[in-house]
Amino acid sequence: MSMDKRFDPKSYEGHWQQRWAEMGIFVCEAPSSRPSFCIMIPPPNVTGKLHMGHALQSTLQDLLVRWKRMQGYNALWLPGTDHAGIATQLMVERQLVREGTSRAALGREAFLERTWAWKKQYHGNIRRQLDLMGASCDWTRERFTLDEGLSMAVREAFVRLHAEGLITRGEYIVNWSPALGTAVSDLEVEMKPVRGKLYHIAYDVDGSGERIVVATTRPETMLGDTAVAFHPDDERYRHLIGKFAILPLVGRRLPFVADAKVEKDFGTGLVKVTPAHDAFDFELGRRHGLPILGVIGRDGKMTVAAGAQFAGLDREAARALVVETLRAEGRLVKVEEHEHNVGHSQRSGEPIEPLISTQWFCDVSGMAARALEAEKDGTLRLIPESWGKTWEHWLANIKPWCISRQLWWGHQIPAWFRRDGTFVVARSREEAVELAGTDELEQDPDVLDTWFSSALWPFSTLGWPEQTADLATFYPTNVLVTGFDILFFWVARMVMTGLHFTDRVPFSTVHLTGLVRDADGQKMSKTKGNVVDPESLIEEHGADALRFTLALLDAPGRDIPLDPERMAGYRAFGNKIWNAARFVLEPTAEAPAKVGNARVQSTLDVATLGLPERWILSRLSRTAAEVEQKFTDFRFDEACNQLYHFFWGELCDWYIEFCKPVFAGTVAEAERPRVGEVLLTVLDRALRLLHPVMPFLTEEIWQRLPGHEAIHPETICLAPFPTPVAEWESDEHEARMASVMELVTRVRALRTERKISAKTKTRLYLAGAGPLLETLRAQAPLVKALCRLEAIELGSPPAGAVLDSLAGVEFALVPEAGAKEAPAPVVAVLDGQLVQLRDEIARAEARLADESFVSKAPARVVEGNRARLAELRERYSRLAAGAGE
RNA sequence: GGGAGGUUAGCUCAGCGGUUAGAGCACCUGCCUUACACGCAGGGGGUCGCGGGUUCAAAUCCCUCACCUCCCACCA
Repeated sequence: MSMDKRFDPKSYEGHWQQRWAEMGIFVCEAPSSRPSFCIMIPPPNVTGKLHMGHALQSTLQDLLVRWKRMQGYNALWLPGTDHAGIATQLMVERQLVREGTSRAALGREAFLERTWAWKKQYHGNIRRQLDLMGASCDWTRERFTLDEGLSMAVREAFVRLHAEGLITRGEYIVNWSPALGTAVSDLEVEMKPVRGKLYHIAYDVDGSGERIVVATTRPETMLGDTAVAFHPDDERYRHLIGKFAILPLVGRRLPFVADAKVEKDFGTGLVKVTPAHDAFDFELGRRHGLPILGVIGRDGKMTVAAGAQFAGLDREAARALVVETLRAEGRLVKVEEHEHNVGHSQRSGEPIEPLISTQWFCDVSGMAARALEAEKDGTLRLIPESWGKTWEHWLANIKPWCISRQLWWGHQIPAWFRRDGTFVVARSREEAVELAGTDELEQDPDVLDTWFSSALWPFSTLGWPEQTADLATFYPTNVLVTGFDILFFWVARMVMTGLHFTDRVPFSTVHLTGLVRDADGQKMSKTKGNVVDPESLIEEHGADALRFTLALLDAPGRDIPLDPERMAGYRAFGNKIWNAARFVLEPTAEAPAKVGNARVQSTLDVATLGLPERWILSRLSRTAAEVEQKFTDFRFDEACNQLYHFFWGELCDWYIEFCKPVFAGTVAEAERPRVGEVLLTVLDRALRLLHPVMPFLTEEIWQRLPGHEAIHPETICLAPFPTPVAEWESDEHEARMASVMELVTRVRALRTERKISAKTKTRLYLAGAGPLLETLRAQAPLVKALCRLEAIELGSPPAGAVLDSLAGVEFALVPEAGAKEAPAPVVAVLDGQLVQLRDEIARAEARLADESFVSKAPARVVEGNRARLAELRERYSRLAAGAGE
């Protein structure tokens, strides 16, 4: 099976995804004798499209799962989707509007049918895109937040929380989104600075000639005012206690109340109090037992309670009319420009209207305390750790969670109302009828916040509340990979419900990723038009390149600037791997492959191997150790860097070059035995190390390695993840080889500096003494090949040769006599080097002359400096001698 | 108002107490050396935001300041 010269990821990626699915290798067992490892996918919107954030998170999740699977774990990556209440409902509603109809016209039942049809139509998209990414999900366990099992879990959770008194129904001030027609939670409100006005309005004090001035940014709410407040210590207003203000336009008498939450220094120090339309005023009103008077309706328009003059007007129009009327009455004292924060609906963008409404609330304070504790005592680990403070602060100040939504698409609240307005909470209608003692019941029309069902995701997907084998096997899960933007929306709530219902944290580690930004560090957004679609990147460069790029850029606590050029660079890495494999496996005239009849070895006795073989095996073992450690530490960026450097910088740049003279017969087989086996073994293990990041390419090549079946009969996905081999590691061999490589680099540099063309036949003279010279003598044929030399001579060079030195070895380059290009003495280059060397020598001398350094620094460091100084001096004298010629 | 993070090569970022600060891309020079031009070899480029301090030694630890991101927060 020869390899195509062209590196084309598309030619094999789809094929392997299909093959893996057919093999069923990602399907997990429960129960299992193997240790389990489990990751739950953060369920994407069922009708959505995967964006770069998903691509990043999927890459990291898949990397972890593939790694653990190769380590022999029963590794489950459970896929699924979210019904995404508001988002999906809005999409369907928009479609209806285009068809000239509406949600209201259809009615609840027909609308839900439409939405389910919509869901069915788009559902396959997510799987298709995850398949493109190479995701190794167990699709037999796929879940959807609205499927029967999860719905049962949702009802169970609701019933239990209600029984415990943690879920209650009540009238409270909520964040109302007039455009969406539903209440939303605090988290769904986004504060945005708005340039508004601060209106100063004069009120009369009843029964005295006194006039007071209140300041407000929302004059239209005055129609619902029920008090005027000031700070208890405010000398200016103390005398007003017991008195009443007359509300302009309305004439209502408003009591004065003193409250410590009022800021003395803002405005006039007097606050108009509208308990029905401001959270601050609502709380204040509660403390003082003030009446609540709603004047703005759910549609954002003024109600009849606002008075005949204003009823029916939009909020903005009412404001204008109120201001106009006040001005006409001479009560508008002053209008100032004023920038302040206004809550906006995250989903629809319009200003939130705080208003009183009957909703379901979940008291999460107890669960929050446990979630906070879990993070503090290390049961739950956040990565990066810096999120700990944010976590603690949010949970310590948590408020009741408004869990009901006035929508249709979602889990309908399992509460049934009797005719008299009382209700029962139950798991089903049957249970409700039994509890209520009547079948004249109507279920609460509202649905639950989408995040309520997502909060149960880690265990509801495994069958909870049933004690299933899956739950016993995979729960608690191990790692959660998600974006920090849903830390509160989702992560915190999963931890809370997990602790509450299962007494366990649902996952021990949360890896929070940054945001994927564009090449210029800008947030990707549709309006900016800089959104990069993962599918198009896969189309262009392949999934492996995308995965490698994302994993490599995932530095903790940082956003990820995705530069297509950089990604092209990692595609080139794939090309490099492809071609390295081609070199190794290329058929020759005599053999089926360059490596002859060699096969991948599962163990290798290194004792009889040559120096380059010892070197690469030692480097391989250390890379394996490093990669394993970095994966364990969630440093995918460093692991990938390591792999990149090993494969390209060591295996390709050096070791393959070391092999060429052997294959060419320039170096005797006897001196470098079993090169083919070593090369294949290194390639096999390197591919296995890379597999979690680049699954397709590694499988495609690995399948072609002679002898791979002995590692695993079917697939690299199940082949063991390489572990370090202590017997292969050798500082001594690494050091010896490193100095040979250093010499090769120096010789090449000299050649370039002296402009000795590659075609000019050149001799290298080596003289001196020491271990390096011995090594070089042994490796002479190799050095000759790597430096493209005509010959290597031992002994003093003829006069006039180019001289340098390294570790006790003097070396000189001598171009063939009569060569076309004379060795142009590049004086400038040499001078520059000499100056640099002199500076370095001076610095080293100064350091060593410093007594405190010599006495206080560790001996190791001092020794290192001494050795370096000696080396620098030697080099300097050689170069200076050369320059003097 | 609280909190987190950032400021290192032209760009995007690693490094976070030890000798000569790295990578990818970009740039310069020379090469199609039969695995790879998605390449090879060699090279240029940084007073590590400013100012102090601790230390034999500071991008690295501490403090001040400046500028940039982001999160949380009931000054109407």
